Amino acid sequence: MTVSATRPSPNKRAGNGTAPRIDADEIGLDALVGHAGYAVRRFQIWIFQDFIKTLGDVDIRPTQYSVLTVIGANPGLSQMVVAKRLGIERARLVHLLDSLEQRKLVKRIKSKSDRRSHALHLTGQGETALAKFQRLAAEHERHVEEKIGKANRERLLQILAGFT
Amino acid sequence: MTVSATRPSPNKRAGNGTAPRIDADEIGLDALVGHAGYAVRRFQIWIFQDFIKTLGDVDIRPTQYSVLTVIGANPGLSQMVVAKRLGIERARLVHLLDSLEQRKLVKRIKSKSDRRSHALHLTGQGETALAKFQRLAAEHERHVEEKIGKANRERLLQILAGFT
DNA sequence: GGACAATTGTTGTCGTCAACAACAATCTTC
DNA sequence: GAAGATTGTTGTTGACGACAACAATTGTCC
Repeated sequence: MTVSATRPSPNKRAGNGTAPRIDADEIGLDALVGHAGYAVRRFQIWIFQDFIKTLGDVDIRPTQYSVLTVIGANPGLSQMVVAKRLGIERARLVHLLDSLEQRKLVKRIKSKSDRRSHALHLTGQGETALAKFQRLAAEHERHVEEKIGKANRERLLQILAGFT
Repeated sequence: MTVSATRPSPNKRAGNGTAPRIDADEIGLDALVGHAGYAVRRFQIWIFQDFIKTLGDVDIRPTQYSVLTVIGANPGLSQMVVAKRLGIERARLVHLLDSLEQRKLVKRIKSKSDRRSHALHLTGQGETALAKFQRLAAEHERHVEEKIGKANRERLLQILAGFT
């Protein structure tokens, strides 16, 4: 990942339709560097891929993990509240919960105070499973530390704390 | 977006299926805080939405912008090289270029040195358009500054420089 | 108390995007 | 020249965000 090499002049033989050998590493991205969105997108892709790989054996994706974590920490929430808190659409949460309920990790209990809504709980199986997921997630977090450095990870969390 | 309030105790009347009033702001996310991936995902969603809104009048999305920028800075590249450099699949880049070519922003020129590949160039129209897009993108970048602070944005770019 | 609006979960569609697989045309290598 | 690799293309799959519509239920207003 060497990025600090001196860039050759940005325009190399343009206009005739052909271009000399280029190694895809040495392409001028000058105009893209300095855009926060681009850096964040690439980092987000990397971090999700590592999460998915690290939790690959248990087949849990980041969104599923966030749903389980919120339900585990706050049993009895309605789907509406969970969706709002996580920034997920409630239509999308329906499918997520269908999947998690089929896997016996979550159960929907009809609320008696509001018969429209469901109170969400982890099953016993769900709680032990979540504990394992969290251990794996911690391992993933260590990968992040190795990638960008411990201090930088801390700083990152600090900068983005307002978005959680 | 007040996040700094003291959290109430995480478990509020769990187990009977119902839960007291909850405002979706005050849900314990304790277990999710500290996960870099979650913060980055939320931030990335915010930043893309602002980009899309800011460049809404010209109808340019982040990926399209990155493709135009790379082609503009390095005319004559093949699709393979552009895809690799931006982390896009070449299958996906085909559709992106189809769209950009229909809008007369990009042209595919058959390479004579390798008749399989296309040399990518901006049209004249594409160059003037890109200049406008970059002005709007700079405006978007100012929105990011207002959101997280100028110094934090700088630090963020520094931390994530390895991913560009 | 009853009409009307709002909310909750659900179903469905649409468009974006990453990940694969397969294919024809073309290049490279031996 | 034959075998294998590469390039662009087409297609499929699945996760995901955005929207719209709907039935059941709750809340509100008169």
